[in-house]
Amino acid sequence: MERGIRIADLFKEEEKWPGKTAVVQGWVKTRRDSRAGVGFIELNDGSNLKGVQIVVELEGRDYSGLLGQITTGSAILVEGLVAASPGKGQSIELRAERIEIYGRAEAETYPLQKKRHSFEYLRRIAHLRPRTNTIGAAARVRSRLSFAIHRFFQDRGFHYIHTPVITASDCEGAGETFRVTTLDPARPVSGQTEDPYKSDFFARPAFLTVSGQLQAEIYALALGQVYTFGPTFRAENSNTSRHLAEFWMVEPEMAFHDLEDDLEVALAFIKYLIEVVLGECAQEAEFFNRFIEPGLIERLENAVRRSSEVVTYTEAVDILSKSGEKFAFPVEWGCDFQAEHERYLTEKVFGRPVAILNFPRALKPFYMRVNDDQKTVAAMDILVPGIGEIIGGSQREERLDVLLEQMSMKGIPKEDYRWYIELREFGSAPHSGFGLGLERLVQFVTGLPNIRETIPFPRTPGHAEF
RNA sequence: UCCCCGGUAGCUCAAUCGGCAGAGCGGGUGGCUGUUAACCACUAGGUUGGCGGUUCAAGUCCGUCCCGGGGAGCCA
Repeated sequence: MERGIRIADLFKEEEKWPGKTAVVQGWVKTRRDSRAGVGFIELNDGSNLKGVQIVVELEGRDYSGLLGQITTGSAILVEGLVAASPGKGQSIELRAERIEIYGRAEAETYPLQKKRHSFEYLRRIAHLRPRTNTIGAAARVRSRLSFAIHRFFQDRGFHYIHTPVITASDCEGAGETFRVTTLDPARPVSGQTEDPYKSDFFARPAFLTVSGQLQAEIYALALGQVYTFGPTFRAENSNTSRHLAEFWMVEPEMAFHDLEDDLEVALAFIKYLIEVVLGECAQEAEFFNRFIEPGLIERLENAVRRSSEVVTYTEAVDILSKSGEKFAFPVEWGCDFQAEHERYLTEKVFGRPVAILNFPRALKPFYMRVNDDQKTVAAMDILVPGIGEIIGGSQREERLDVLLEQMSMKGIPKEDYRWYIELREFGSAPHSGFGLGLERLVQFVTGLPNIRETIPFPRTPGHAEF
């Protein structure tokens, strides 16, 4: 079919265009017209935050019937002459010579008006909300970041590993799991045996993955440096602006890397992604800076310009207990940090991303490497202002005897992790990795207050529509 | 799951002490030679989330359920 030019491409070399003819296709954002003279249509095709202004001269041609049908939300094609615009707000505009309507949107019932809507309202019309400036911009940033994540790792020789979505291990210490089954709870199997899973698809309990890390370790100990990037599922009944039941996680895993190397990669990774947003999504960043979070760009530039703060858990406890700040949960060595502690550190004390290393052994999962002091493990959390933890990682325990001891201490059934243990029996090597939640990253770089605006179709407790 | 706040026109919100349910935007109609959230005039639009209770009288008070938001926990 007839294909026009992307509006983003029109603006890319806008000085070249005046005098030439162009065809654009998109959705009408607003229409302003004066019946006696000229009509203006702002057309957006999703390629660009800013739409192109279409000028419809009514004199000499009869567009009056057509113009009335071009309501907000309509899908149209416009062919016209690109011209320098005499008005403010745009350098070039398109003077319509031909207009075709693909699909109308009834003005009385179209849910999106040319005004600001609340995010809560837009969530209820998730099939239309990507047409708004904010959600559209968030989607473009998310797309850019996803691609940049691949680029970062591929440029450094990492291999992309597709770890399974369905797993059989339930106790990785990473939250509640969704169960996967073909059994119908409404129709129990007759003559139920002692093993209720015998007639289930996998003949054993199965779940949606809460992390690809353990499987990524397998490939790291064969291909060296690998990463997974895919959907992850957590069944916690969490109702906050930072949680989703289905989200995307990036998990690099690197052989022959200790915690220090791990941290170096993680900090370079964050810096790279922020630079991508500032450089490749400048228009979106400016939009978010103006309408969502004033000061966003400065915050991001600050996070790139200054080196990140790195402290140990023990030092962080010291800073917090000497702060004189009244916390709802008092701080002492051995306690896990609460949201209030994390916020205080990254927002008040440092005012930028901060990495915390070497947490108490009792607080962290069995696979983290035990430090020489026997009290802590080689873990790292990277906190950012406004969000809290954005990256969690560690050096993994590569010593067979220590791993077995950790599993016993944490009550992890060894028979379920035979393969994980064997990695330590056959050519074990120091390795480390981390995980980053894509949606929290998008939140961090856009300033969007709720994580539900960072993913096209958010899944939260009680919500799986669309 | 717990704590707090909210649910009023299509959307965003107001309504004093319990006393006639309103505005802006959006829609419709008319006007205006270049608008930028266009502007001006007119106009339509309501079971005040559901159910029950108190009262002469309930958007407002009480009970309960549903829905939404913020925070906490859990987590990335």
